[in-house]
Amino acid sequence: MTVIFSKQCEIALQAVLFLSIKKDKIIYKATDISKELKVPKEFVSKMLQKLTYSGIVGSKKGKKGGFYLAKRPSQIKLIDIVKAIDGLEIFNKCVLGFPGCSSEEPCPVHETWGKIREETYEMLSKESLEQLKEKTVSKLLKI
Amino acid sequence: MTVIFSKQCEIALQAVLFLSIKKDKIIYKATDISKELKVPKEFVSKMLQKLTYSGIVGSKKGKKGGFYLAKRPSQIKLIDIVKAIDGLEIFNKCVLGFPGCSSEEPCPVHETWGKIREETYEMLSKESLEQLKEKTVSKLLKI
DNA sequence: TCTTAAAAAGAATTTTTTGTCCTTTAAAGA
DNA sequence: TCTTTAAAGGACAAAAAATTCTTTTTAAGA
Repeated sequence: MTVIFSKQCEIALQAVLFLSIKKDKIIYKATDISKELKVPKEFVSKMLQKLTYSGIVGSKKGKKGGFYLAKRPSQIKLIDIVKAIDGLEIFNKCVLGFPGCSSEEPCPVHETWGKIREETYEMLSKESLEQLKEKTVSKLLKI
Repeated sequence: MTVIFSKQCEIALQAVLFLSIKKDKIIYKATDISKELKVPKEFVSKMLQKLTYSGIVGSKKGKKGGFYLAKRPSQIKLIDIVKAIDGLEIFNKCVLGFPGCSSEEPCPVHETWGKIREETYEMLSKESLEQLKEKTVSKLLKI
């Protein structure tokens, strides 16, 4: 089981972080990214394709083709990737799964979860890839 | 998609909350609980069976049989149900899915998520069903 | 004791998610 | 122009999760 994001979303986030620590618009092919992330090439490219529709990454076909960030790292937030892959549904649903959970008819942890949810949203939307860069490098240094 | 718990875990949590607002050791059959929670009887009873192995609920077969809390509401925390159904894995895994994420080799949101994770754990372990009772009643009043 | 009602157990099915493969399209460069 | 390489896209396979069905066991009470 994953923590909160789907496996697909995790891979998408990892792939974008990978691209964010590289120089602007340098192209990486799916094979290279997949090796680094240790997941199947097809899976990575599927995710990067989805992010291409969303305009977050760009792609180039053919020899010397691959993927690159379509925007500046300062213009991309992790929440953009989450939005593109999993959607923002999790930020609107009851953590205990109760239908119709709201401030009028709250579940027992409604308020507490509301705060945690906001912190989570903030974690994903406060800093851009640019600002996360240092922290990312320390994780993905090896390449 | 669910927020953080599996569907099974959500149902288990809801079922236990249902039982917690009733009088001690009063028996409810799966059918009644399933009607209230608006999910199939078989699904509810599967979950309650799992919680029976864990000693959180008790069960009685045959006519007038059903399920009841095996401990006092003051002795049960939501985290116990999560532990029994989904396990505590989510409290030990990288939210971005990076393998080997740790304070030595942190992902870009490692620290922030660490705090959020703790708050989440606390939300589930601080108050007992006894203490949550009021809040639960306001949600599950109708019965 | 017999009938009925309910959980327990496990098998079977369906749905969703994840992962693979194959064909098409596009670009680079010889 | 031809060959090679890579993404795009679709179809499919495998695995996991959710849901349903069937049978067995147990207890209540007539």
